[in-house]
Amino acid sequence: MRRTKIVEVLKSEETGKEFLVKGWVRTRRGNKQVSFIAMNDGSTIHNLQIVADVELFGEELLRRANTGASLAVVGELNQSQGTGQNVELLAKKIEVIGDCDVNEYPLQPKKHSLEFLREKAHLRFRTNTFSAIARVRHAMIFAVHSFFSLKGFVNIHTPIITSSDAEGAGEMFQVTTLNLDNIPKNDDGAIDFSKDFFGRPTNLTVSGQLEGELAAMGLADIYTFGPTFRAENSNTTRHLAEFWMIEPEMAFYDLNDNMDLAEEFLKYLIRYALDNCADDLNFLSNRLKEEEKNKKADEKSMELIEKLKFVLEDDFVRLTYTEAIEILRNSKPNKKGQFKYPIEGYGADLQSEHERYLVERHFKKPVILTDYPKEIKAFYMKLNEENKTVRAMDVLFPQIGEIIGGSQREENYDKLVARMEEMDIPVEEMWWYLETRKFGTVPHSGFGLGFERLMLFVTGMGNIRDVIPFPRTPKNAEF
RNA sequence: UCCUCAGUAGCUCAGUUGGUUAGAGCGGCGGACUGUUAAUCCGUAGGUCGUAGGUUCAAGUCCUACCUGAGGAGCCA
Repeated sequence: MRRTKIVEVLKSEETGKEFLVKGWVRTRRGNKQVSFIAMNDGSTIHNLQIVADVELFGEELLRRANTGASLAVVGELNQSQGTGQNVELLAKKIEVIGDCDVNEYPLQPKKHSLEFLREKAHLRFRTNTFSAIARVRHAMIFAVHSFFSLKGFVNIHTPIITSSDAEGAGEMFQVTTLNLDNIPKNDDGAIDFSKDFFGRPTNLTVSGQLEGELAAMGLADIYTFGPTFRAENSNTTRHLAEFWMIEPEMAFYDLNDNMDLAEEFLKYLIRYALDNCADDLNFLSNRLKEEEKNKKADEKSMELIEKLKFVLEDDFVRLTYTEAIEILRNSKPNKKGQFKYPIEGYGADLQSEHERYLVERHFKKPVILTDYPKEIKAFYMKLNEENKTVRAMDVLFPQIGEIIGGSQREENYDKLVARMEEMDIPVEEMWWYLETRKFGTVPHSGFGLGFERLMLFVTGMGNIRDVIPFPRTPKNAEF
């Protein structure tokens, strides 16, 4: 007999028919006559209720069907007599595939804290919350590829090991095969990297953008979707040392085209989640309500599904950094001295509190900020005519802040070299990047979307460590 | 890295001003109950109070250092 997934069994209307299901026990209830086993196989948030006649199977076997154990059950699909479900499986055969010692198994049929489950990351796929997140994450991965594929973009695998340290996107993890107990040295005492695997210092990538630009200068529209590594000592709910980033890069796009694409992309992903993950989003919405039930009304977040729909309704607000500074300078919290970092004038980078004010209180919708001062942005961003600002854009979302960072790139060879020299970027090492500006250069743009930040928004989770299966953060690389 | 808070039973927590034998709920185990839904009811076992020092007649409680976790900030996606 072929196994049927629980999601299919629950949808089936063929009562009286026999099914074989396999999965893990969530809870068991009952009395001397009958046992009710709530079974889950990861195919859906919902459990299948197995009804087992105690006389038929014996107390000893049913005792083994406890929380955490894996079972194979053959049974007849019935209309449920109980009220919690439409159908249930009246068991004819029960096989315990793997026993589970409840005295050692850490997951109990009760609420666990997210912190506790983080320490049990190897088992947390068996919980409602994490299986829901995993399914939504899969749907979002699929939707990313679907969106770009529909638009004729080519997916590019950019290198994970890089020798360029010029990306300027943060601290890097060094990659080496040198024996750290006996590091080869030159005569002058410096490390002899010619003895290392690649014959030069190498690191894990902090961004695929530079290589993505090379691909776009031939394929026109490309995107990357790969792991990204930052060795920053960041301890926040929004940062990981290893995360997944989506970086489209488009030839012939200016900053406006870039913003249009970013907005369309985000809306497509959110629409996809609403259309395809209703059960899991409902569960996550209820989880969030439960978590926040003791918060004051004005501290509660918007209901999850309502929030997702809300983002789809309006155009994102677009304004320049200079305009944002004006709004902030004249804002109530600034005048009342409520900002920890008061806005005094043009030039400073915006702090989290400022971004949150703009998004959550002033506009109450996603905001795209553009044209930042060149001093606070990367070397590759295109200079505006006035020579003070660059064609950068940051997409700011409520709750999570910067979800996308992007720009139109500097395509003019001389201007780019000048900017690199100003910012102490090693021009010689970047010869390959610069050659794209020498040979048939074109205006082009791109952006980076932090996949886990998208996941935070879509799932309503508060900590980025809960939307990736195995989070890597400072002092934590277990599993 | 900085600031703040926390670490007590398998889990979530309480533990008053330092004072007798450290408590509860859930979970586990035993029992009761013809269909449960976080089942219910009765009973029961379970603790080196994060680690190491220190103060004190006396420390879960006070002090110091360290470890771990969380929240905020910075860096950013």
